[in-house]
Amino acid sequence: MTPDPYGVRPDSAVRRPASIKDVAAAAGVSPTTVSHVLSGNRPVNEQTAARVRSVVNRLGYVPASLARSLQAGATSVIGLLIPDISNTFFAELAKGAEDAAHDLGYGMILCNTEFDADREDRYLGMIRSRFIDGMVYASGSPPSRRRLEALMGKFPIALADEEVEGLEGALIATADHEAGGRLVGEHLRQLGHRRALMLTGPRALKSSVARAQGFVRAFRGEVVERVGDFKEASGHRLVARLLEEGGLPCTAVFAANDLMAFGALTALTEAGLSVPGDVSVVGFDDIRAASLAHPPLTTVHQPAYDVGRTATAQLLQYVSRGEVPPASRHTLPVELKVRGSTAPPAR
Amino acid sequence: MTPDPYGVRPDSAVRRPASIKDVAAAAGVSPTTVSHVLSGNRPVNEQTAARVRSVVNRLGYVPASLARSLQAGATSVIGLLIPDISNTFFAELAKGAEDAAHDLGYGMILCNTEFDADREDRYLGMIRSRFIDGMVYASGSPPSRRRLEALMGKFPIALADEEVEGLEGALIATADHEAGGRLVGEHLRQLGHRRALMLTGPRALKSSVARAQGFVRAFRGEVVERVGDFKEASGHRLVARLLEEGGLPCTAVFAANDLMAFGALTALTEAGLSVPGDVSVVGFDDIRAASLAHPPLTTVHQPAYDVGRTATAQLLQYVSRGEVPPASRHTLPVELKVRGSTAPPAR
DNA sequence: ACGGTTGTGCAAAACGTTTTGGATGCCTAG
DNA sequence: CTAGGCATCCAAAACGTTTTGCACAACCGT
Repeated sequence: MTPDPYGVRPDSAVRRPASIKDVAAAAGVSPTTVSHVLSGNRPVNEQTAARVRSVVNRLGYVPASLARSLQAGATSVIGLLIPDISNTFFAELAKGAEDAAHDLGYGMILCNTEFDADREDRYLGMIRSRFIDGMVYASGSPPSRRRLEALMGKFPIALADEEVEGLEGALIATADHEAGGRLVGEHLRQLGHRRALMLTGPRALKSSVARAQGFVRAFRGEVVERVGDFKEASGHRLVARLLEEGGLPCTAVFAANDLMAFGALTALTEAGLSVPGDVSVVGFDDIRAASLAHPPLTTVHQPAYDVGRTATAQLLQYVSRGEVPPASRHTLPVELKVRGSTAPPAR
Repeated sequence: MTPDPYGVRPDSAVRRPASIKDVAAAAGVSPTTVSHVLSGNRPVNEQTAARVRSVVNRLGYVPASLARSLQAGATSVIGLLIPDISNTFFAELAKGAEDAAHDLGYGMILCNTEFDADREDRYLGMIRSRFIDGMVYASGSPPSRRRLEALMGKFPIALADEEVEGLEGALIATADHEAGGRLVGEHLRQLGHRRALMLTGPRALKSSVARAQGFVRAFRGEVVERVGDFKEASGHRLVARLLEEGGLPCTAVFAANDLMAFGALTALTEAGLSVPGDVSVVGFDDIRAASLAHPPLTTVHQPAYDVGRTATAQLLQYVSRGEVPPASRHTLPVELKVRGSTAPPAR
């Protein structure tokens, strides 16, 4: 139907990249043959193949991955949905995810939502329009169950550091928050502490609750709880208020994340108390600043990298096979980093 | 040629997503009409349009963006090439880039290279295979000029925080490193310091050299230079060695980045010197830990977010127009953050 | 001379869109 | 009665690949 189907078009004004047809025409073969030479999918006569390869080099031909993906029905690209890449936890997680994707030849689109639901929706649209083969979901907040349920099952999605109860058929990778709390509890108990202040995160976050539960169980002492919001200011405020109200009811403070721990530390120092001389302080996360602070902070190292890597590996395992994923959950180990902010209590 | 061109296929075992043909068939129109209804590209009779829309909803039809991109000749996706997303500087930069891309309806593929040349090459391949419409390049090391030259001019590339001399037609966004050094010089001079130790980064990095030059020019005092490698250990080592060799020849230390400043700070403290009582310390970058450290570090805030955002905006401005970009360079302002690690010199 | 195998390469369909040039029918103005 | 305009829709080409069935020739052993 088309005239001169594989012929070279007359020079056009705008230089368009060489296509497989151009290569075929210049080498005097059909596009089929070129494809086979490049993919090795079927044997081709060595002389012909050499001729094709030489033309490929001369024209600088690179196959259009779009067309390839269209034909293949998959793009070899996945998405990573997180709230804030400038948060070191998610940056580490992203690094792990990217590594896993790269290992299997996948690209990864960064979907930074800023906790914005519209933005999240727009990114989830990429999976419905099949521009990405799957999504690693780490929204950082109690995820909207409805939104997820509409997608999971129909599309490949893996949850990283998210808890969605009662969701069947889910791929989940998460840190062992409960064990983290337990480690801190044991550490403080062994040092001789018997009364502690626990600064928790929001009650709605399962990870935060798990940290507190683990701690209380292992510490087996008197624990006063105060609810914070994971920000430095809240740690400062909660501790400062207790100090005003007549002194700390404890010899140790366990904050559910490092930022609140820093806030607590500042408040203590301002009140003339020394850390760890008068009070021990423990955080959670092991962010970069933890080891740089003075004193360096005893804290629980979260395997953010491994969480990202594991969730992505799980996702890709099924994406690449095109199967429907059975439910599976990976709980990754945490590690207590004992540094300078903890010591036996003063008598 | 094809029998029953728009007919619905008999039920197949595997449920494939609805295509525009399925919608057309179910609505009793041609795919052309469906396309026009959805895009508004040409007027369609309102009754027909309503019918089509209802079918679209019923079937849950979402256009395949791959096919759309193939036809359009562009994917609305760009790449961001950086060495290490877990470095807060690049994380901030990535955030700015992602914001800019999202604003213009573009997706962004995260290309984390880990300083690995092969990995970088593989990612650059995405642009040659036209899977991405452009690339924001922030390799974090003196970039291989050859590799870049082969691509720039042929493909849309913008440089973020990179210097490539003599490269024509380049889009560049970078922080004003020279001004940053100058600000530190003026600050220390005003405090009364006359003798300073400067810990520089690698000589091969233009940004590092610019910081030192700006400092030396503005300080107008005696400056001892030592070359480090931007890592904490090197700051510690260089200062510790000077202390052993008979004391510091200065009242202030300017490190070309915050990590080295922390190293210096630790070395000073270990030697029994107080900061800023005996020696003032200044860093560069304003990483998260800078404000959390004790004492909080005086440093130069780098507009990492703006660098990423500006480079990406520049790139997209031209990508979306399909024009060849003329050279343009944006030098973004830095800001001196005066904190607790600087004070007038002791007499 | 014949059926079978092997090596080689091509045609055509398929992936799912958008775009463009008509075709059709109807209405209106001359 | 006709030329033109308008509203509505469709057919077919195009984007650039991969895949599959087939054609053709050459060679083999019988």
